[in-house]
Amino acid sequence: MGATKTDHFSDSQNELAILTKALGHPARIAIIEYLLKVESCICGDIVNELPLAQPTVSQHLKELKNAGLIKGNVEGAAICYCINETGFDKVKAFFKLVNSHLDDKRIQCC
Amino acid sequence: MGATKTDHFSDSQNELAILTKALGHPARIAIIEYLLKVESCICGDIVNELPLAQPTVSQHLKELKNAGLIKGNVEGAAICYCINETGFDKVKAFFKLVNSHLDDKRIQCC
DNA sequence: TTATTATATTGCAATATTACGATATAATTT
DNA sequence: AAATTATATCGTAATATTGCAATATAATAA
Repeated sequence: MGATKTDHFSDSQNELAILTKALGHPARIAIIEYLLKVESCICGDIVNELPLAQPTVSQHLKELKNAGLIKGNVEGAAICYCINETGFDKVKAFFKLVNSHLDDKRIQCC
Repeated sequence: MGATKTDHFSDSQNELAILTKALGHPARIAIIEYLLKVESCICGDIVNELPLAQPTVSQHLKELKNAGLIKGNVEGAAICYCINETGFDKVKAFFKLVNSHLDDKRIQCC
């Protein structure tokens, strides 16, 4: 095997896993942090910012876009990227759930 | 290639990526959700809950534990698992940063 | 001591990810 | 139109992940 058994989990579990998986790489964390700082930029700016080749950055941007964490807008020959709040809202909703379970009770088995 | 170039990113970026990567699988999301619900349980309970074989569940638990998202406590022949708040606090800190960047300004390039 | 119970580890096949050179596409400039 | 600029896609090698059967380990019970 090697393929995730997505059909055995709920839609919301699969959707959340797609979002967190997209965040599960330091290059993509760096891209998100950079986009938060500069608000919006073109792919070339990120290539200059990261220690990765242009095709690699392009691939990471594609994954973040597919997951729904960023948006890309054609602007002449370039493409302008920015944060997609919709995706982040979904992840934040999960951590709201985590908080509501942990805030009041101090759960410790060890 | 195929190996992530972790040495080219900051410690905090790598650490956060380890945490989000661990959350990037529906089975591990399901385990976290279950642990939040029952507060603590043994591995066998999760095996009964998920559509995965015991070694597979054990492996997912190991990854969550290595990332710092859960704790395991030996309790006789069994091991009692529960949420590790420290790990979640680190992820929550990142989303606090995201919020602080997005809350006031409505960033949209498209 | 010999089961039994609970979990971890090993080994391996199938699949996915990461990274990048080479190349394609598409808009702009000269 | 030809060159330039900006990004995406293709192809591929190296590596990582997923899943599980078989087996090992470790504590408890009979």
